[in-house]
Amino acid sequence: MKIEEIIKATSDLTLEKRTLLNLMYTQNVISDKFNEILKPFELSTEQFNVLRILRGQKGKPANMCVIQERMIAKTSNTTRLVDKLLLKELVTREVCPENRRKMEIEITDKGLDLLKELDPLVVIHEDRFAQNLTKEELENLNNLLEKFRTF
Amino acid sequence: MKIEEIIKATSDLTLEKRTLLNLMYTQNVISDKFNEILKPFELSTEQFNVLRILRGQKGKPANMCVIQERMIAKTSNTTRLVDKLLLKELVTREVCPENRRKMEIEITDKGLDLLKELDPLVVIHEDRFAQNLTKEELENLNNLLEKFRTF
DNA sequence: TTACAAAATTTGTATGTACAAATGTAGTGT
DNA sequence: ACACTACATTTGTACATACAAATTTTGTAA
Repeated sequence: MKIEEIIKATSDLTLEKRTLLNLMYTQNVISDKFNEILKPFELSTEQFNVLRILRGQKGKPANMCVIQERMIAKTSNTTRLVDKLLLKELVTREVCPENRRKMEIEITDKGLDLLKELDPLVVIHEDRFAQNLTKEELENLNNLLEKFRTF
Repeated sequence: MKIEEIIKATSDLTLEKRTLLNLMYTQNVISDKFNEILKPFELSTEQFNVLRILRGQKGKPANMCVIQERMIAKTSNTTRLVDKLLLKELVTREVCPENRRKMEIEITDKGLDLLKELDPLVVIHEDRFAQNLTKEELENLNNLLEKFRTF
């Protein structure tokens, strides 16, 4: 479906406007689908991202700064995100002994199990969008996106 | 900057994952920039979208359903968005005389003036991202995005 | 050691978003 | 008229987000 039909555009769009809208809308479709996956697990996208960052640390605890800089959407509110994960016992939080300003956040076994359950669903999600494009088209899309956002 | 550096990936990403992340991140850069533009005007992106939809009506009032279906991100909360615009006197809201379930929302002159002020800034915003790509590349990007989100 | 600035995180406040339930209105069949 | 269903919008609640101000700890220079 063309973007013009989706937003029921009354007048013609410039190529520039079209591209921007297309990008915004596509991202929207993707997040919606992803939220559907997470919903039964009662996780928000951002909570999921934090868990994945923590797993990526491979045992090494992460402090708030580290988590924040690895998130795609820089929320200023890592504290409250971690609070929610703590309540669900998916992470632990302790004061860093070397620098008491810092917090050490670590994923628990319960958190790791949850991610393991989600892993195959995430792969399906990723592949689903990519399946209509060839490898070349995907590479191309990546390059164009990178070029687009850099100015 | 490559997406791997941005999210400081520890391991290699599949092409599928890369593309998805690239898309999410690019959209994020765009919204951030757009919010910067709107900030001095004390408008949120969604408030701005509603105003533009109303202007697109060219005098014909829009009811809540119409507004909702034209928004890119379907917020369930058009009511509260319109509330905020009402407070700023950028729109009017009246009960539809033919069908008292419906509301007629219309943009005010103050709202139109605000949009007029914003128009050139919005064009600059759109062009800024497009400037590094040729017309062909932009067309290509549009096609790839459309293909990507359809499955 | 004291004072001060910087770093890391937390809190407050306003706003935005998702989803379900509630409200008010219209239309339809009996 | 009455009950019933669908429609259009609003409200409640929990959570997410943006941004600024506050808090705690550290490092450093007088």
